[in-house]
Amino acid sequence: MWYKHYMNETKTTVSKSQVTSRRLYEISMAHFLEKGFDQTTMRDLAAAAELSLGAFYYHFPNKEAVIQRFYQQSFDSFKYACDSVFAETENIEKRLLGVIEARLKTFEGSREILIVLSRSAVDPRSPLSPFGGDQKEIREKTVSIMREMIESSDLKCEKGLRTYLPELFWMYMMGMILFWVFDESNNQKKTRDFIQQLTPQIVRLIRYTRIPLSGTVLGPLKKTLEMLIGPR
Amino acid sequence: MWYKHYMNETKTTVSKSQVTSRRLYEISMAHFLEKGFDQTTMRDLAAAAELSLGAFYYHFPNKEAVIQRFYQQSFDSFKYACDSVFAETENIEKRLLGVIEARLKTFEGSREILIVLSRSAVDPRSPLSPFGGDQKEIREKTVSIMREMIESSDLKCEKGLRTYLPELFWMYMMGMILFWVFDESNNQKKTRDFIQQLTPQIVRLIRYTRIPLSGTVLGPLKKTLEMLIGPR
DNA sequence: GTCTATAGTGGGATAGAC
DNA sequence: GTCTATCCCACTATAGAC
Repeated sequence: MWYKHYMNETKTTVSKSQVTSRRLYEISMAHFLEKGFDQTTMRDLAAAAELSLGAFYYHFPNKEAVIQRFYQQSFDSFKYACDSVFAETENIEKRLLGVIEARLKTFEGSREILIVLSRSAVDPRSPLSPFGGDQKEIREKTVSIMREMIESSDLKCEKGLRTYLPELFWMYMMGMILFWVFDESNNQKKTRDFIQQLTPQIVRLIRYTRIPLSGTVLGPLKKTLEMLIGPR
Repeated sequence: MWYKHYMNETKTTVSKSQVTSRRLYEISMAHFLEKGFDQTTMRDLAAAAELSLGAFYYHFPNKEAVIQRFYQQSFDSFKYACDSVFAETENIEKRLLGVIEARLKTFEGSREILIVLSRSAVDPRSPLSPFGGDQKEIREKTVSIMREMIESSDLKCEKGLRTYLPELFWMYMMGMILFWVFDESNNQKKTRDFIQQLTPQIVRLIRYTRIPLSGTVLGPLKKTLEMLIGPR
């Protein structure tokens, strides 16, 4: 049974299930943010949605699935935000800063959710591992965003290194997210400051690689990168 | 009630509780390694120890507490191994390699345990967070080991940077442990190779800082380190 | 295809008697 | 220190209403 639904101008078909699961998702997130993930029971959520427990499980196979959806959606808004960053400037430093800021913004106010997310993400067997399961796709898309960011930018650097940069920037961003998760300072200000400080230095180092002299450092480095990321 | 217990030469007093909890620990670890952490139930463990469930909880407040003990013990043997590394050579590169190898060796054969450990460690509120709870002490001790490693070594580098190295090496080691957790290659060979490759380069870069010219890079870097680690 | 109602399992954790 | 009994909750199963 399908319900035709018209939303301003754009014609979209939305199943009843999609409507309900969206409702459940929103109610769940509200509860998680208020009471905490562990403190919220599936019965709480079902009751709040005035739905039976079984029906809730019909829409979400388990509690974590709800925050998987959050991760999905946060990625979508991140991707969207990147587009405007790229439209704004070709400067690689500003772009990289903008992209990381955009990513953290998608997590703002949901730090506990992200902690739960990271908890599973460090487990290589979990579906939330950036290398293994459902999240692999997001990782690849994020690397692609980094690639796009670099290609259309003003960045000039040693050619060989350049091919590794998308993955390297992805790792850098992941590191900053981890830093943010641990950052207990007010509104994670420490993380923001740190990123502002560190990013220009990284970019500067990368630009330095154009100087031929840098070959002594660059040679072994490239072999290391190959081990880390894979051959190019 | 105390039980006097004599062990070859050295007189030691051991409470009944200590004996039991040690027994429980060993039985538990055996089960974890065989069946996996999540697959092993507290009831399994209690039954294997021929103890009631409640009695088990008297000795360990929860399932994770058992692997906390593993972490404690693994640290002790790590510390011991470091002493012989330091006795062997003053060369900083060999020392750093030796220390990290020693650390990974303490985790060998218990990768799943370490995954569970990391899972909790990324949660800043968990007692297993390296910054917050019980593990804070181990982090500080590990940083001290790094400090000892540097001070009695042949490493010469820029003075200011030197004060940050203990924490930096600790982070480096933690990173390599995380890499190892994710490394699905045979016996985590990839991690080993990567460390062998990367470590000499890092040491080389650090040595370069003696060259006065390097000030342009070093100036901002030190400010960044201060934000990362704290003022010196 | 969506949901209710209900019953049940398994397992982490706890209370309180002994 | 150890026990028994119990709680709570994630999750499953199923039968059937609409």
